[in-house]
Amino acid sequence: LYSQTEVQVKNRESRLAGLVEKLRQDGHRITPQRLAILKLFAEDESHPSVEHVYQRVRLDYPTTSLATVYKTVLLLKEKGEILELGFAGASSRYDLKRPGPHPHLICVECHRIVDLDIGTFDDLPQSLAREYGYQIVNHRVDFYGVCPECQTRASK
Amino acid sequence: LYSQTEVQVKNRESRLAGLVEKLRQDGHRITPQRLAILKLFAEDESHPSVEHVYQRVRLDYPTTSLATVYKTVLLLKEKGEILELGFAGASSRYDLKRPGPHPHLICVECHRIVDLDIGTFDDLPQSLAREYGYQIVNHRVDFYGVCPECQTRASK
DNA sequence: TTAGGTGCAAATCATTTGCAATCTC
DNA sequence: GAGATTGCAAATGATTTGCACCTAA
Repeated sequence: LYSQTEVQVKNRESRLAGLVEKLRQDGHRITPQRLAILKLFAEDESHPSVEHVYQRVRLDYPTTSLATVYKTVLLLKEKGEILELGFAGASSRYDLKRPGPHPHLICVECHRIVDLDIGTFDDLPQSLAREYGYQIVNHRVDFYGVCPECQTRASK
Repeated sequence: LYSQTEVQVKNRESRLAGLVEKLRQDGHRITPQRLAILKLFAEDESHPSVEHVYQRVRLDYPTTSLATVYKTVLLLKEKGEILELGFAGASSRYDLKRPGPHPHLICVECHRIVDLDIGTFDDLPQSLAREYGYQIVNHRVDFYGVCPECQTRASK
């Protein structure tokens, strides 16, 4: 049996390892920068932005450029291996851990994003498909609100 | 009794009239440009972008600038009178007719956006609020797929 | 060896802003 | 007439691109 932490580490490692293997198979090269970027995404629960990941990669690989992070994200998007959450007038946020659609809870104050553990909407799309004649490929469900911490902060 | 078309015209007019009155009350001025922009938004079912509205206002008011359309949209956002749908790497789309959150069906090919007439998710947010301690103010539900027309086009 | 990848700087795209001239109320 | 609005052009911010150099396989 594994502790919760051990399970998380295991999942994280297999996600990273699997991704690296898949990229290699597709003829891509695993450079130190790219590996560092993938590792950060794989470890980060916070749905980070490109800028955020860039700042952290720099700590280990100071010469890494922002363009490289963007190019890596583009590659991951093309492979369907990362979920992008786009917003009006703000940078996109990414989820490498769960690339499939799932609902999010987004704080309108601090912009924290957390996954929502409620049943997925996967059956709903199929009934829609029939009704409207659309071939559904994806969906997005976000709830916007003020997180507990920001509520406390605001009431001071 | 009214025909469906008459009802639509009525709703459209009252939406526009109500909006104009509200803006006046809040000390804003109704310039010809602004009125034309509001009218286009009020008549447009397609969730238009700023650029799209701009192109159409130009037909009647050729000197109208893109900046003015953006400023009008900003004003409407501040008043909570327009719904903004933001996307990664594309311009936002707007809904003046139904400023409250409601689900959309979005074609990934032609980017057409249609309202989805299914029951709202208004009760779900409240249960989430309790569970996570968030104060929900808004939500977004999008389904992405290929619309019937684009499916036909693709299969040719 | 040789594609593929990197990093810089410049380009692009959507959106915002500063400000003088111009209107609405 | 006062203050809000307009339109231009320049600024901003996120993301992409071109290209000479580098490096993983």
